[in-house]
Amino acid sequence: MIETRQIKNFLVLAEQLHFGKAANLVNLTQPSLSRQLSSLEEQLGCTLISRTSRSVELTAAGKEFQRLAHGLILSIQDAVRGTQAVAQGSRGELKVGFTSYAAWTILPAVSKSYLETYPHVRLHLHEVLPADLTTLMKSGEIDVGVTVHPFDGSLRYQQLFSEPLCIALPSAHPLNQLADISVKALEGSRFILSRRDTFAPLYDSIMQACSTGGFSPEEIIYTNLQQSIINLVAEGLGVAIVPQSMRKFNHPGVSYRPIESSPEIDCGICWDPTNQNPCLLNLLALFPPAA
Amino acid sequence: MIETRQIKNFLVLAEQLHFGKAANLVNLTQPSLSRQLSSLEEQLGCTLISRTSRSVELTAAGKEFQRLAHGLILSIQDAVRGTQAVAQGSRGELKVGFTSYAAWTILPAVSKSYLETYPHVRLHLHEVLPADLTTLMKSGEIDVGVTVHPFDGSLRYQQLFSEPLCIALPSAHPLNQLADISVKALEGSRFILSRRDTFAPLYDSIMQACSTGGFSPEEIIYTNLQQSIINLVAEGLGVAIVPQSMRKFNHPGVSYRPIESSPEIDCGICWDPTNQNPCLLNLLALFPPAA
DNA sequence: TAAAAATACTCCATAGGTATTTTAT
DNA sequence: ATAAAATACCTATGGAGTATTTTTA
Repeated sequence: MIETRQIKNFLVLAEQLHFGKAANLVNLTQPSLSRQLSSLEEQLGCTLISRTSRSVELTAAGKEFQRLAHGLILSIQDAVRGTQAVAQGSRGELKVGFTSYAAWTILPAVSKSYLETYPHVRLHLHEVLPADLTTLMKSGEIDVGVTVHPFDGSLRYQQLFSEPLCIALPSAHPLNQLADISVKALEGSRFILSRRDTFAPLYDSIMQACSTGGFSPEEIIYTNLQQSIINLVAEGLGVAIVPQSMRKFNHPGVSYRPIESSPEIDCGICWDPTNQNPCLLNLLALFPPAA
Repeated sequence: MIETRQIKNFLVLAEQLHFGKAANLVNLTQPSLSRQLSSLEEQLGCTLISRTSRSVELTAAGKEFQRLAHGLILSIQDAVRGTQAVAQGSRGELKVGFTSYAAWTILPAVSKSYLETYPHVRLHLHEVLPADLTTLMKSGEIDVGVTVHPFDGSLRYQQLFSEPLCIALPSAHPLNQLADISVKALEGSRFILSRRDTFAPLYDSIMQACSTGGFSPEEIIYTNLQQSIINLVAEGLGVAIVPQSMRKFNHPGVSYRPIESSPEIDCGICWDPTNQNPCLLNLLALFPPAA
């Protein structure tokens, strides 16, 4: 087998065209370098350098091998640097699973801040259902979830953001005449809700807010996208309780009102602590626990 | 320095994901392979394989290095094969200097026959003056001359072809009435000739033919291209003695007549015997001395 | 004759082997 | 308890050094 040491020393020799000088440069003695070249030539089955005691010059094959060997050494150096870059997470791939709530809230900021520090990492962003997150993470299809708390003991979760809920009313709704509205005022109104199985933490918080107000919604329309909820409210089909960040949609047919001591809904990142993907570790280092 | 042995063994290990099995495949023992990998990882400064007594798996850096290392091994094999191909002359470059006389005669056949056997060699064909041939060959700008005898003691020459001269007459010339013409009949005619310094062997042969006929040309028009000589003969400006191969131009205004026991003009290849270009050696082997 | 590569031999560093320990399931 | 990797220690091969010979201009 041809060893890189032989290749490197050949390149110096091909440059110097003098065994003694080349041997000095690579910290060998002339006889050692002489034998090393012979061994290389024997392995290749051809002469690379035609030499007498008075002249040392490359053969045609020697010139070709010099050209190719130079490329080889560069490739090896590139491979070393490439591998180190992946080990440090400055290159590589990070598969991100996010829920739609994350997409409205922290996903843009998290992605932007990560890519500012690690611009050469390829991010794969997959929108997933909260219910699928654990499975996808265990099977290695995603490295990190940007989502509400996954409630899975084998995953870790780091909260990055939380916000209160607020009331979403049609602009034309009679309650809009009042300066202050409590949740209790919504009793008996038709509620627009997403089903518990699409977004349990939000559903539970809404129910909690209602029960604090002393009632539970009776007339309900279910729809599974938050954007649809806002549209249905705008059409006057009912009222809703939504995360405050929904206000950014700024729909002209909808008014938002704060909820006193509202339950909070939170969002963050979750990951499998046994996943050693350096890109994941770097992401986690960017968002360290408050502790 | 990372050695190819380490790279190859890593690839087997990355494939097997089992130190014992991989060690067997590469004729090592498990502890040796274990240490060899540690050494590789130390040189790279990162872990390639995360391992416990129960599981062996590639890290992200390990997968990247596997990908890159695979390419490296292929590149090394390519370099070996490429170098061997150049050494055997099946790839490479052959710089050919040819004179115009060779271009009308043997150059096409020589090139074709060489390229049939060595299709991957890059031929560089340069038209040169016979006078420049020796200099260009000594300076390495051409490897082989396709030409008349160079008369240079440090070069070798292998004749491949020879032909007699013939008389070229304007079709309208009075001598054309006769069935047989001897060179002597041309005495007193105006001769179209190229100067001795452009093509000495031809010039000398023509003079020899005339002196055999018992005269030497008096009225002379000099022009240095054989094609021009034919054109001038066709216009009736004079007669010429040309190599028989000029008949292939088949100019309607020119008749050709044989010359009895004409001197021959020859053509072949010449080369510097110290030039070891494998492509040259292969060419010479295709045209061995008649001996 | 002199400069430089090749050869002969000697030696030692390090790659590799053997025996054993550690580790994780 | 067992399978497999790591470690400790020993061995030996082959790469490297020193001294010398050969070669060629």
